[in-house]
Amino acid sequence: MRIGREKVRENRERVVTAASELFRTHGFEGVAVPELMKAAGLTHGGFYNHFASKEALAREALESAWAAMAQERGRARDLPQLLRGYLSEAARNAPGKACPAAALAGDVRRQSPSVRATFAEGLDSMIDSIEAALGDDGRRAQAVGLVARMVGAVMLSRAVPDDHPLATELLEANLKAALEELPDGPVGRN
Amino acid sequence: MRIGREKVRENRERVVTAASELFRTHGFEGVAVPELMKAAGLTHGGFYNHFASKEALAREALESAWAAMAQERGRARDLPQLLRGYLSEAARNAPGKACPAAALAGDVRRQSPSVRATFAEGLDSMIDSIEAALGDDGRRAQAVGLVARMVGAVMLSRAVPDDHPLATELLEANLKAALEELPDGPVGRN
DNA sequence: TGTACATCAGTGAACGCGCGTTCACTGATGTAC
DNA sequence: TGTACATCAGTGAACGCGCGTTCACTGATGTAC
Repeated sequence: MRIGREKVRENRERVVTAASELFRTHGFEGVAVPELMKAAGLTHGGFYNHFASKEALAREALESAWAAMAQERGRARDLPQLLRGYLSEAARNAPGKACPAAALAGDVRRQSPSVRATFAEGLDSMIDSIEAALGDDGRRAQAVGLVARMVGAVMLSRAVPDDHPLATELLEANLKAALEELPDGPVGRN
Repeated sequence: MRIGREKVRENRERVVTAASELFRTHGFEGVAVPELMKAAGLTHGGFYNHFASKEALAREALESAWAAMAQERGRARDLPQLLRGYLSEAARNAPGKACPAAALAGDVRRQSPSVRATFAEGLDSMIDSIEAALGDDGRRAQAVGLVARMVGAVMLSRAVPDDHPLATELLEANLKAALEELPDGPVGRN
């Protein structure tokens, strides 16, 4: 049956939001279209009324995840707080709600050029905002290094068995090292 | 038809070797059993004469990849040379021949406990050998940090489109930063 | 404002396809004597 | 050493299954008058 315009918009948005979290949790290939639609309270047949393909949704879901991540960066008081959140056990254990880079970097490599481009755009923004938080100039390389460290630490921590000593060690050692390499004084309103 | 004992051993090994490279290139779910067998010059029906399941092969292939990686670490003259190889464009563009951590960290999170344990074992060895190369003691945390940086940089560089500025920037900035944080003087015969 | 009809989001069965795995079969190798 | 037979690695057809996608259908909403 036909449905109101506002309801249509809301349904679409629910699919994108659900996909954003499910893709981060299970990977792009790890979630089927019917599952995605069910998570949004719909049946799978209507999927193609909203999206040209599963890949098109992947792109939108990734954009949505990056937007949510950017908002969260905005909420952080300063860089140390951001780092403590990023490299926390909580974030490690909730990939669906955390950074798309740490959740999907491995998958994105095998996705279409447009998905990879979307990924790169979000990553670039993340680097830019960390660079800005570090100080006025010459900090680009440091921001790039910080991001690699953060993503590597979280991805490896998640790969290892949950109760393996490395799971915690990776987060703690890298949080400490990251905090130590920050410039002195209060850094990074964001 | 029945085949000689030596030939059987050799066939099995060829499957593991092919799998080791193919899994790193396309991910565990990105390579089908028939493809794996074909790469070893066999047909898919005989697969279960050698392995209990695809997952069992995944475990063995991962072990094999880590062993190859450990051998390569042994060949490196010192830590700077190891880092230059690890963070090179060549390694970035040949995941099938490079570090299993950077190739599979994203996939391993969703694999069985035994695959994750195998991953952790290899990662632990990698950290140990880098720690040893750094100096005699108190360097464990630094080794953990270095590995996170290396894996993060390569994974992100691969995720981004091949011609994106970040692809090279991630490798270069992190190589520079890694080299700078090494202790002075010749480091790390390995 | 009220009526008549076209639109189209949502439903669920169905499609072709490739997956991991199983199976009956083949015939050279390994083994018992 | 030679013969008879059991073993078993390899083959390719076939299995059930879940995937992404398509389709005919439904009926409330949107639109034309």
